[in-house]
Amino acid sequence: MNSQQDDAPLTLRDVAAAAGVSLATADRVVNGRPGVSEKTARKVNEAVQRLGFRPLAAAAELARARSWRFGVVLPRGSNRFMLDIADNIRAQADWFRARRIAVEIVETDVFDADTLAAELAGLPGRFDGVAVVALDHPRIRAAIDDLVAAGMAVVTLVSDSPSSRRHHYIGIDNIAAGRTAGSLVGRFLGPPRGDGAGGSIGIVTGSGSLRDHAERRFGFGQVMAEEYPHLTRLTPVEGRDDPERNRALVRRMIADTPDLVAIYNTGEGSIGIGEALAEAGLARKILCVGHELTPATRRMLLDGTFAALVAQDPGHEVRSMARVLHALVSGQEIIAAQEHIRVEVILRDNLP
Amino acid sequence: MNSQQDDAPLTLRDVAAAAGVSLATADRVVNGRPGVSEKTARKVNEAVQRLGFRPLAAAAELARARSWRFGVVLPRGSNRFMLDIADNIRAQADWFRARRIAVEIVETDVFDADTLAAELAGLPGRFDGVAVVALDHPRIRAAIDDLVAAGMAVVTLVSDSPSSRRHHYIGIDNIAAGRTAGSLVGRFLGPPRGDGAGGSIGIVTGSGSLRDHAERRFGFGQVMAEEYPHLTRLTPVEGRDDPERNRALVRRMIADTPDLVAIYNTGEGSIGIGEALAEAGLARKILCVGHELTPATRRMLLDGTFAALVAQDPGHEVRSMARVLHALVSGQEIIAAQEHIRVEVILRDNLP
DNA sequence: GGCGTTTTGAGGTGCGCAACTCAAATCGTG
DNA sequence: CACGATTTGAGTTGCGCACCTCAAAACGCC
Repeated sequence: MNSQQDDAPLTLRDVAAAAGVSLATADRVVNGRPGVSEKTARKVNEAVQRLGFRPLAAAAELARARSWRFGVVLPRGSNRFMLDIADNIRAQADWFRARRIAVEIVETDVFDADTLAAELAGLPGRFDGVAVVALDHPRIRAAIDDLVAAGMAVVTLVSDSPSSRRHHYIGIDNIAAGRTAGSLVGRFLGPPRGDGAGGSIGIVTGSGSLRDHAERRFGFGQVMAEEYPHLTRLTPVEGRDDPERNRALVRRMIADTPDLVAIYNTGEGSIGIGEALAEAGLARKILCVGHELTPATRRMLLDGTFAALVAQDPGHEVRSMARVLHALVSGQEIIAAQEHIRVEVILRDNLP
Repeated sequence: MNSQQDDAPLTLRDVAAAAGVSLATADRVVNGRPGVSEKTARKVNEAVQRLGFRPLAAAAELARARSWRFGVVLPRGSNRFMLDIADNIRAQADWFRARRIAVEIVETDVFDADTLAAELAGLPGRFDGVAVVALDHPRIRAAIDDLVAAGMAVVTLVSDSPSSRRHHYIGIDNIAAGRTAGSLVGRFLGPPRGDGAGGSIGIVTGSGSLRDHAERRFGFGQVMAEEYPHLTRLTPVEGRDDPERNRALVRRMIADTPDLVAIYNTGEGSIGIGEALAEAGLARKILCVGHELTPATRRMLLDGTFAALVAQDPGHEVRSMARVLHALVSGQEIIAAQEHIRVEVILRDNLP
C-alpha cells in the first residue's frame, strides 16, 4: 500500500506545490518569464530538480500552438547526393506536417558567394529556421551571421561555415572522411613491393573551392604521408563532380601514369571514373575509393570497380536537420549523440 | 490576396467540414471506431487524402493522456556492449519522461532458455512493451509469441528470434557483419604470396549457441571461401566473451600456428587477444578485426593492434527501440529507414 | 406504418502546458 | 507610517485531439 500512487504523472502543479508557490510562479520560473525574486526562483528550480520534472513534450508543443517555417537552401540542379537530400526532405513531409512545420526547398547557386549571400539576405521574415549548404567564404559567413542576428535558427548542412555563428553543423567531419579513405587505400594496396615502390595514386576532386572536398584531400594526404610514404600522390585533377569530365581526366591519367595503382575521388561523378577504367580494361585492376552511396556507386561497389565508399547518410542528415531546427526554434534540448553524423565505410558486404 | 489564409493549421474539424459530416463522425473514421457506414467512411477518408490531413502529433499524444511501461530484458552482469546499452537507456531518461514512459531494465540470464522463458512469462501485466535480447530457441520463440498474444508490443534487441512473432527486430544483420569482417581481413591481408599460400586465420567466438555470433562466423566463412580461398580458417575457439579465456586461447593459437596471419573475434573480450599478442611481441604483426566499439577496442584501434572494428551503435539501437515501442503501443507509424541499424566499419580514422 | 437497429450529430470533458490578466500581498525606501 | 515598486497568487483561455454520452435522424424490415 504505497501512500503515493506513483503512476501519477508529474505535472508543473506538483512542482509548484512542492516548492510552496503558486502554479503561476512556477510557470514563470520554468519558462523564464520576469517578475520572480531570485529566492523564489531558486525554490522552484530545486523542486524541479528534486522531483525530476520535465514538461510533457506534447503538452508544451500543443500549448505553444504555433507553426514553423523552415527553409533549406540547396544547390540548384545538383548531383545525386543533393537530390537525395531533397528526396529525403520530401519523404519527411508527414513528420513535418504532424509538427506544423512547413518546409520549403530554396534552390540557388550555392557555389557563387554573391548569389548565395543575396539569397540568404532575403530569408528573414520568410522563415523561422534555415538550413543551408554553406560555402566557406567571408561573405557567406557575414550573411549567416545576419540571419542569426535576425533571430533565425540557422544550421549548416553537409558543408559548413565554421567561422560563422550558425547554431549547428549537420554533416560529417570531412578531414576524418578523407583520412578514412586514405587508410582504406593504403591498407587495401598492401605493403610495398620488393623494390620499395608502391605506385601512384590519382586523386579526382570536385573543385578546389569547396571546403568539404578540400578537407577530404587534406585528410587523405595526411594519412598517405604519415603511413604510406611509399605511395606517390598525383596532383589532384578537378572534374567538378561531372562524370564526363571525370572520364576524360581519368582517361588521360591512365595514359600518363604507367604505375597507377589507385584512384580516390573526393566527390561525385564516380561513374565517369568507372567508365574510363572499363574502357581501358582496368576495372577491378585499379583500386578505387570514392564517396557517397548512389545508384551508380552502389553498382560499382557490387561489380568490384570500387572497393569501398566513404559515405554519409542523407536520411540521417535530413532527420537531424529537422530535429535540430525544431529543437532550436522551440527551445528544446538537442541530444548531441543522436545528431552526430557518422563517417560511414561501405563495402559490398555492408551495403544498406 | 489569397482567399484562403494558408497558415491556418489543418484540423480534424476542417476535414469534417470538407467531408460534409460532423466532427464526431470524422473522429470515428480517423480513429477506426465502429458505427460508421462504409459510404460515409469513404467520404471522410477522401477528405483526409485530399486535404492531406495528419493529426497533430502533440495533440494526439496529449489527448491519449496515458503512460507506458516498457521493460528491457538484458543479460545480467554482462559485457561492455550490454552495459553500453543499459547506459544509453539511462541517458534517454529525459526523453522517456517527456513522453510518460517508464522504462525498467530487467536483468536475467539470457543464455539459459528456461530462465529467460520464465522471466518473459512474468512480464504481461507489468509492461505495455518489451524489448528483449533474444535467444533463438523454440522455448523463447513460444514465450515471445505469448507476450504478443497478451497484447504487448515486443521487439527483439541486438539478437533476434526471427521465427517468433515479435513486431520488430532492432539490431544489425549479423551475416552481413561477418561478411564485412571477412572482406576487411581478406583485403587487408592482400594477395597471396608467390607460392600461393596465404596463411591461417584464427577465429575467436563467444559461444556456439548465440545466434548473432554464429551468423557472423557464417558470413565471415562465406566471404573467405568465395573470395580468399588461399587463406586457411582455423577451427573457431570459444572464449565465451571472456578476456581471460580469450587470452589463453590466443596464446595457444599462436604457439600452434606458425603461419598465423590474422585473428577475427566475433564477439567481446578482444582485449584478451590484444594482450596475448603483445606478450608474444606480435601486436600489429598479426591483423586483428573484431566487433563493437568499447574503451578497450578503441584503445587497440588507436594503437594499431586492431585494424578495424565492425560495430553497431548502441545509442542508435536504444533510441530506435524507444521510438519503435512507442510507435507500436500508440499506433503511430514507423519510419523504416530511420530504424535500420547499420553495420558500421570503424577504422582509426573515423572513430566517433 | 410501426418496429427495432444502425448511423449520425451535438456537445462535453480533460490531457498539461503557455500565456495572459488582474488583484492581492509583500517589499524597500524615505 | 506611507508610498510606489516589485513580487506573488488566483484564475482564465485555448491549443487539437481522443473519448465519451445522449439524443435525433435515417434506415431496413415485416
